[in-house]
Amino acid sequence: MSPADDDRSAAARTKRQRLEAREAAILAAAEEEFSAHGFDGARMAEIARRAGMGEGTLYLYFRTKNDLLSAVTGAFWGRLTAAAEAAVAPHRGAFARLRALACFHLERVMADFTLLELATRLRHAPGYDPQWEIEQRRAYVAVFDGIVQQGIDRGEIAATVKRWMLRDVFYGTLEYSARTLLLHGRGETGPVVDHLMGLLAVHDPRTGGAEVSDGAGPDLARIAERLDRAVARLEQRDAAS
Amino acid sequence: MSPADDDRSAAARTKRQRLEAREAAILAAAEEEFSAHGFDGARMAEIARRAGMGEGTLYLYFRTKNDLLSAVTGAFWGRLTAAAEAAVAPHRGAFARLRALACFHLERVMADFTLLELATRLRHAPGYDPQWEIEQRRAYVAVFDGIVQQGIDRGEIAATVKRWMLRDVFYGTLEYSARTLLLHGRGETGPVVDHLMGLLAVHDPRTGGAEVSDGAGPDLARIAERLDRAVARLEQRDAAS
DNA sequence: CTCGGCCATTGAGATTGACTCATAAATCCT
DNA sequence: AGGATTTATGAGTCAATCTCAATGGCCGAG
Repeated sequence: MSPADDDRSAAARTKRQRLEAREAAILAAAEEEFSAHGFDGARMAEIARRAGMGEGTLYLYFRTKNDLLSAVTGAFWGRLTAAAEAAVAPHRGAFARLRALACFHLERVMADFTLLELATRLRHAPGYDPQWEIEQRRAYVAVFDGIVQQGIDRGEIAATVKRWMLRDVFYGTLEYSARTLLLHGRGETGPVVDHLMGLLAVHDPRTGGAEVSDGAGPDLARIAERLDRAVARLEQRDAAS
Repeated sequence: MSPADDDRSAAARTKRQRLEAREAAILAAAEEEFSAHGFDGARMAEIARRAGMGEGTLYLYFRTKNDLLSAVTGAFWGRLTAAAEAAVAPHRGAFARLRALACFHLERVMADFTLLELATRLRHAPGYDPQWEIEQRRAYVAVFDGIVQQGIDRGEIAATVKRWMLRDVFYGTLEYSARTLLLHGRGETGPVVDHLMGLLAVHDPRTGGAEVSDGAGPDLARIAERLDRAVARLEQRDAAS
């Protein structure tokens, strides 16, 4: 590369950095305002003020208020994905990882519930494309899919069911549970995760299914499983603090 | 009752009927308009035109556009409740009834998906009270609760889990499944219901589940419980600090 | 039948808030 | 330095909800 090229790219980079810093400022301001007042309650003028710029400038970065919300939630899913991967990484085995993911998801969904609910608003926007929502969450859902696929490959999960059915049980249950927990004074998340994992254990070829219930008491394998679950919870806790 | 009373109540009744007919006309018009164009796309002026009255009149019956949507969804839940009870009635046994309810719910949710999604919008409204949403759906959810309660009373369902956890699994899974099915070319609902019922069968004391088998076991069960209790103590200790 | 009080109805306008655009400022390149 | 180009601004436009003073019609009393 010639010096001229370097200069130009350097200039471009700093320029780009300025713009990106501005964009980040808008996103931060918007997230605050949206979280504080909801979508209808949020005022573009207030977001501009918080971000330290004129109202018109917002529209150079985001075409509409909906686009702005879309960007905010997209950034949120991005952060969530990175954190989920980190939460899952230290665990071995499909069920331990799924449990870790369930814990993580439930906690985070509850922590940022208003923001997540806000995301559903985009579905009512005039020119809404379902594909866009999928795209935004693709990376996040891939964490779940990866775990399940690996579990199937290693024979820890029976491949008798479509993956998307497991996904719907997993995320559907957790979202509804989050709402319930928030509504009724924020009870413990542990029992919910235990229950969900208990249900999904049906797909574990080793312990699950009707065949196992043929009378044998709690065997060592099951106790080991419970130990794994307990340790997973503790590790999750440590990682969080 | 005196003739005067009769006259007055008769007058009041016809008057009331007029008002209620008017209200019903508004609700019908609003449901059409909301379904056709979404909430933001719906115009109060257009709803008034469809209902055959001036725009200002709408506001004599519903204080705001949000209130109007709220009334529309409330009416929808009412109709759904009646239909659900009818769908469940011919079946005997908790699991057969739950299966019927699952089928019914999934089909109807898919049929009126846009309207149901619209209901979530109310959560972002300025003066939203979660209790109101609960109240609207109480009768509908009571159908599920009634079946489960009866199942527990008759020993068809193990009472080892909180009812609300089952509820969240049931409705959470079905809502997510509905979305998935609608997105991917409206596949069969049967397999989804089968899968869900397969999971819930864990709580059937007759076909078995992990929780049920702890009767015959030796000390292993007790050891497992002691482990769980110890972990619970540790977790509480962590939470306190 | 007619008159008067009362309530429902109306739609033009007040209000609000997202979005635009002519103008100004800043930055870049030679 | 100075013109060219990109970026910023906020007063103004527009569209939609909601209000209210004025209107219309129903019903009982005289």
